[in-house]
Amino acid sequence: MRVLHRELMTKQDGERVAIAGWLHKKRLLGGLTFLNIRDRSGLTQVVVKDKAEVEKLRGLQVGTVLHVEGSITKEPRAPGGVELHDVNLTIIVPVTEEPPIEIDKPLSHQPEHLDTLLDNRVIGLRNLQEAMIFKIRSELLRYIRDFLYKNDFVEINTPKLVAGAAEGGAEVFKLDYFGKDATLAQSPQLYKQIMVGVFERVFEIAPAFRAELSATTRHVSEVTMLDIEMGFIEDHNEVLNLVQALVYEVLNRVYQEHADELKSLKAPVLTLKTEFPRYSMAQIHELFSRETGKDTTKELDLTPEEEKWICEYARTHDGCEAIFATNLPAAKMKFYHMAEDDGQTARSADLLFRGVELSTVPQREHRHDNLLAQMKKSGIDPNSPGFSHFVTAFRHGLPPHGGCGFGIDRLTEKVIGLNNIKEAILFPRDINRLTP
RNA sequence: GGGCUCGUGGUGUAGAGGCCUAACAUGCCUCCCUGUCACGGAGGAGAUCGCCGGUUCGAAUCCGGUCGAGCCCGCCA
Repeated sequence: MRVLHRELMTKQDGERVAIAGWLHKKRLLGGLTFLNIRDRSGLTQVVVKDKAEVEKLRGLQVGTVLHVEGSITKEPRAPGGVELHDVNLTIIVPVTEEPPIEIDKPLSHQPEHLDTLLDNRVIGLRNLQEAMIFKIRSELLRYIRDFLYKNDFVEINTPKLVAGAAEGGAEVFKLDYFGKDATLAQSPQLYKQIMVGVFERVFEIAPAFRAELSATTRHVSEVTMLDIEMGFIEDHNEVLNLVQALVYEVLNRVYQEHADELKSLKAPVLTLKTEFPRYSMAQIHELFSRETGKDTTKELDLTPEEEKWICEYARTHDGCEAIFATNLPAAKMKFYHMAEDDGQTARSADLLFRGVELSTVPQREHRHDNLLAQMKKSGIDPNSPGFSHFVTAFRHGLPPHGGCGFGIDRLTEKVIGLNNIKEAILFPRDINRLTP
């Protein structure tokens, strides 16, 4: 019976156990050899004194898959306080090829080394620090699901092969679909709104595909999005409050339950309040101009510099590094968003965290005739294959609703304090990278 | 798509016209080492300096092109 690393402390001193895992590190000190064996729960230190056993590993590299039988030895000098002695090694998969990248010490995350990091991803992810990033990402997803289930949301899966673009704006990937034109979904937007007519509250965690020719630290062509949509809202505020509660809970949990890991990854200290400061877009432009002396008020949207600045401003002035930028200009709004009654701004807010936009949180236009008018204005044919089913749902009754789309990659990146979205993605896809 | 910067053993760097037959660290191989945990010590293998062309008596080094990468901007989430 295979015992996991994490279970070793519960065993009796001297008990014979068997572990299995990968050779992670080998230190030969002459008459004494230390092995680190990696399994899914951590590294186990194995002490080998028998020369014949050490010989079994001659020529074998890190990554060799091993079965190790040995005696539990409580030992304060061992990492974790326990190690295996008097061992019998069995090689399950011998590895003779030298690893392309070293995995027993932290890998460089310097921007100029990103290519090496990603080219050698297959092996580099075995580095404990790298794996930790993705363990935390997994936990973030778990906390998100916990929160949403608790709040009566249903998880859905919508098609990623679609007939038309879901949103204006972002470029889509076009492909041949049995002789017809199709695109890869850039958002589950239309489907999740349709599903409000079924479950009221729905969410999806899935890839979205963007064909933007963007080369920045914030963009990739395949992103993992958390999409949320909720019906029967009293007002836009209700959506903002839900997103706020979600973010607050998820961030607090990860900082509580993974304090040690976040510390070892050098994540910044979390500065958060239950109520996120809300600044209108106009206020941010004004504050930014006044405090920095730079004039960006003619910009409709926030510049990346302003996004960074306002988050830092809110962190020091309001004690909260997540903020809502509210009253987005109507000129920038999508056809399915709801305009404020004055027509100048949209009922929409950007959630900013640590200098980047994590999410846009709008109320939707649920009134059929208004929606058609806005589609027309955006040059969208409501009878086209990509949109006719969407409009059908409205004809048959959709309540006032709102929601958001959330970049999980950016969230992971920012929680850990990484510098590039690609560091938070196992196998990122960008304008130049399709492998590994 | 625009601008700026960078390409040297597997990995990370040094070298900035001749001292380069390319140095250092790490990894790998051989040997020594009984408490390592970035183990230590001795020795060894491994790079036609991204690629093509040019300048020069001489190019890793200067110039042009090309390919690749990074960052910023735009676009976007």
